[in-house]
Amino acid sequence: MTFDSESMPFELVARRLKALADASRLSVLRRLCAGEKCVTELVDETGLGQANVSKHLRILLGEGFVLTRRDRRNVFYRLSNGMSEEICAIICRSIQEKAANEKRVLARFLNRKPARKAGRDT
Amino acid sequence: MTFDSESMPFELVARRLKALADASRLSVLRRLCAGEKCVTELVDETGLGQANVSKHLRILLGEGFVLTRRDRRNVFYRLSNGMSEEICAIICRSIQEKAANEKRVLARFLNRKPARKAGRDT
DNA sequence: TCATTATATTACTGCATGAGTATATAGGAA
DNA sequence: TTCCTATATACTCATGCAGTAATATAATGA
Repeated sequence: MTFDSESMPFELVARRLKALADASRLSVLRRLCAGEKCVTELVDETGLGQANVSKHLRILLGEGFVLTRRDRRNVFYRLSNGMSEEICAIICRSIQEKAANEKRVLARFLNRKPARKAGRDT
Repeated sequence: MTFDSESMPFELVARRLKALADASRLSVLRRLCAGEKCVTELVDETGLGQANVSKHLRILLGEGFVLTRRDRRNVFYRLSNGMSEEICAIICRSIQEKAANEKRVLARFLNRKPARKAGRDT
């Protein structure tokens, strides 16, 4: 961590990204795309442990990805805005592009004529 | 990691986000916004150790955020597309919105008349 | 009050990962 | 070759964090 004064912003951004960069939390967020849900519902739907879900939700809450509302015994969580969906969409698109590209490269490799001398693969 | 068959996509997305979710790597990416740079330049500009920068670059390369080109003794890295900038922009915007919102709340709190009975703050 | 349900927190464990140092590899010049 | 520069990798250490189990807190009803 050898940064100067401007380090703080990067740390802030990184912290927010870290909150998103976890498969369990992405799974939780994905369920919340369908609408608000209480903790128990999320536990059931994701198959994660209750304590686990609770902690993940606290992280998502702390970084502003979700909002809460208590209704009697239940605490309902919902997406606070489209931020997480937006970011995931960008990532997914890039993953698909990469896959498509690799597929093209592979196809070109498989369809080419046998090398006349030796080919430069290894 | 108690996921079913659909876990893989989340893991993929999380891995890509993790690659971005580090202050040092964000710092590197930020420098690359100005154009391609070789490792030594990035070491000088970021103040990070050489091995450190090299490792971070490999991670960014592996997740498709940067591309490389060798020119004689130097290996130049450049952004592969606008993905990282796009995502950082979203995050930064949300951080600014949050800050602005907190500022508004604080201002409203400081400017209000003294409570008549008690107020509901704690 | 006590019991029950829902959620949060704590303590613990194991694994992943970032930083630093040293070393290895690659590319080029003498 | 030998030397030098540029980059990558291996190794070690320490910290962080995800998962789980147990416990604590909160809200409600009997």
